[in-house]
Amino acid sequence: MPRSSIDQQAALDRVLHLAALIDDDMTHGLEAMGLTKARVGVVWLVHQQGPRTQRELAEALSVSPRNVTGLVDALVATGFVTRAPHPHDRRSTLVTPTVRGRTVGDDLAAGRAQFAEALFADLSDRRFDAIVSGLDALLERLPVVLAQEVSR
Amino acid sequence: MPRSSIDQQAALDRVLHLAALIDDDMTHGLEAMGLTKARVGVVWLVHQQGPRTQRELAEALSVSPRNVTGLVDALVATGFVTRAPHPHDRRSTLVTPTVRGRTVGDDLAAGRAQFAEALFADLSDRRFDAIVSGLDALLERLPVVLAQEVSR
DNA sequence: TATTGTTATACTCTATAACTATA
DNA sequence: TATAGTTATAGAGTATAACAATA
Repeated sequence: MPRSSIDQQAALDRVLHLAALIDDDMTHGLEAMGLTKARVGVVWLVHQQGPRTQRELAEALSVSPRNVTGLVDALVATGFVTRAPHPHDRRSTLVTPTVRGRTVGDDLAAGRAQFAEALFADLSDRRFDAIVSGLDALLERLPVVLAQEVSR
Repeated sequence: MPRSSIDQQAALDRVLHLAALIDDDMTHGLEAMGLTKARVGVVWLVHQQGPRTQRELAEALSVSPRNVTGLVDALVATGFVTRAPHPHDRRSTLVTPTVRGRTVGDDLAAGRAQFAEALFADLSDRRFDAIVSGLDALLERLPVVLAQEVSR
């Protein structure tokens, strides 16, 4: 007997539910650190890739340059990053993590690792592999699915 | 050889990436209908469960009553719902879908079904079952993981 | 006295357009 | 002339606190 449409919708709900739970947890965890999701995107980028211009950050975050100005303003005010002059272009500023920003970046990386560990550690290798290849299958199919949506 | 921490982090990234892609698509789709994610939550609830008081909506959406006032204001202005008097309690208003609201609710339900179909249809039953039971395993474990986070 | 929804106020994220300084 | 970032303005979502009407 083929699986029903209902089963597939329930599976989609599971994906969305899982994502919502993780998202909520992430939001609350960041709040405890005095950060928001939007701001932490900036901190994470300059932590992982080193100092970046606001233009580069806007590009990487798919957000307007004006928005980056606001996010960086807030992060400077709360001590997570600083604006440093660009060595070769006086129009640009290099957003650079402070000690506090670097600490947060390290904590985020560690938290991410711990979270993944806690989430997956108890699963058998067989099941883990099944999940990963399942997710890969979904991610491969998704662009096609979304393109169909657009053309609808 | 046991799987590495890196593998597990990559798996977590896949979950988050999948969720982000679906979320983006949903946001753009709603925008095309003149709705936002926050507002559609209201429309979806009154479509699925029938007219509800704002208090009930605030509760169901985990959002402040004040916020519901704003969302309903916007939905009334754009013609998706109306405020009707509550038959037994003159303090309350029943948020009720208009014809347009009901149409959107039907479309959302249909879109959700189509999306699930497109996403999962090509997968073998065996792989589909593996994904579902994998997701179940993650969802079962997640509250425990999150509780650990809180106590950290 | 308790509850429902609103007004008042404020903060965050987001965008576009116009402007300044620099390239 | 083009680019980097800011000021100006606006809209959406969110919250708390004070208040009115009703229960």
